[in-house]
Amino acid sequence: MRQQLLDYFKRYVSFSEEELNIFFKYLTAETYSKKEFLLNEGAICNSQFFIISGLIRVFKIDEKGNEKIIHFGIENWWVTNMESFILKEPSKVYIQALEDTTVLKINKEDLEQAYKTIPKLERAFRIITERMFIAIERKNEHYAKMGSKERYEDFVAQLQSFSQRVPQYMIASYLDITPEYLSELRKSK
Amino acid sequence: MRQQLLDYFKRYVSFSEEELNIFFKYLTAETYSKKEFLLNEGAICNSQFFIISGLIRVFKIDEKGNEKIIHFGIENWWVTNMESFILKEPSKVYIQALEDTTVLKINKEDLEQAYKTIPKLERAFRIITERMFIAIERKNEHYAKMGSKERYEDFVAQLQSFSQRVPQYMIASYLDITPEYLSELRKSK
DNA sequence: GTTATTTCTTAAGGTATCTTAATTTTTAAG
DNA sequence: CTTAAAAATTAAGATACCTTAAGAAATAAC
Repeated sequence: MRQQLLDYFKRYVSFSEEELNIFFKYLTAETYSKKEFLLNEGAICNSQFFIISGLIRVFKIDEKGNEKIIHFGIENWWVTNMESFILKEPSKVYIQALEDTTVLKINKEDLEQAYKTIPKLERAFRIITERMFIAIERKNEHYAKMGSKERYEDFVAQLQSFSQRVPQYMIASYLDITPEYLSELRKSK
Repeated sequence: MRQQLLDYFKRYVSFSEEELNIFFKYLTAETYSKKEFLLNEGAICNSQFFIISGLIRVFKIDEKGNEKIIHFGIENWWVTNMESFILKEPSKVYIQALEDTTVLKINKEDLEQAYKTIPKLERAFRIITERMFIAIERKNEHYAKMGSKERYEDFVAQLQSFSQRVPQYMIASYLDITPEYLSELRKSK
């Protein structure tokens, strides 16, 4: 677990053993079982989660009472609700485990403290946030694509292995179409 | 101009006069006249731009040849194509001035260098990137809203002054509806 | 292994939004 | 001031996607 995080950070910055040790003290390992919530709507998101294993989704419930999946998270992704985390506003979204999931959790105050103790961490999270930004922009690009059929095909092509870990109706929600219509699309292929 | 950037950074970090001076040496002021391009599709985006005054749009051209506006940028916003800038890939988008626009520009190598010389800058850009992330997520939320009518009303409500600086058909593009249909929506109100 | 729960499919009818194309209005140019 | 170019509107017909509702298939629970 420690090794996994270390490997992850190595992509972006080189921490000393010492620095890693300090950082690790701020982290808590947590396990969520399938369907359990990491964050509820209305709560203030006080943590960032690094997914060690498992699968989560970030979703909201719209005015009509339908679930709308905003994104998925898998191993080696940081997940949070940035808006709530940074601005300390009540979250409009839920974060939920879709499989039994293990995360490393750091809360806001500890992260702020860690930034001071380990300046290099600023760099790491600057880069991580940039990558998150790119990921979200790429999703939006998909989104702008004509026709939900194309959108679905792209999704499966790019996230093949992963598309088998989540039910179709969640993919539909993520792609912003109804499960019924997604079923139609799949048939017509 | 210098003062403007200083005021902007003050929101997030406190730079010394000295640090500001150094950072300023890396920046170039540039002026683009209306319709001029800051970045073309296919080019690698090698800079980040801080908008001093004016108005820009980031857009792409889809398979059908239609413009699709991804976002607008105004005074005191950083603009770049993150995907191209970070990953050094050819840009899929255009960045264009919609009014005569003045920017402060920093290129990638200089920014990397500046991070080394002024560590606090890492912190500043970590925070800036977080804010950009939040902005993009908020847009997506809009997006998830039922009905384009609601979407349009929200847009006007939130960006009132600004919505008068851009033509309707660009707002339509931003909201992902046709100008004809937007016209319909406006009438029915 | 039988029952319950969750997920996926099918089909009919409805609606939001698009397409095309022509017309008007507004803004820019000479 | 006049003409050209850009932007906004209108309207009719087309279609992508939704809604509802019911039944089939798959997965989980007992």
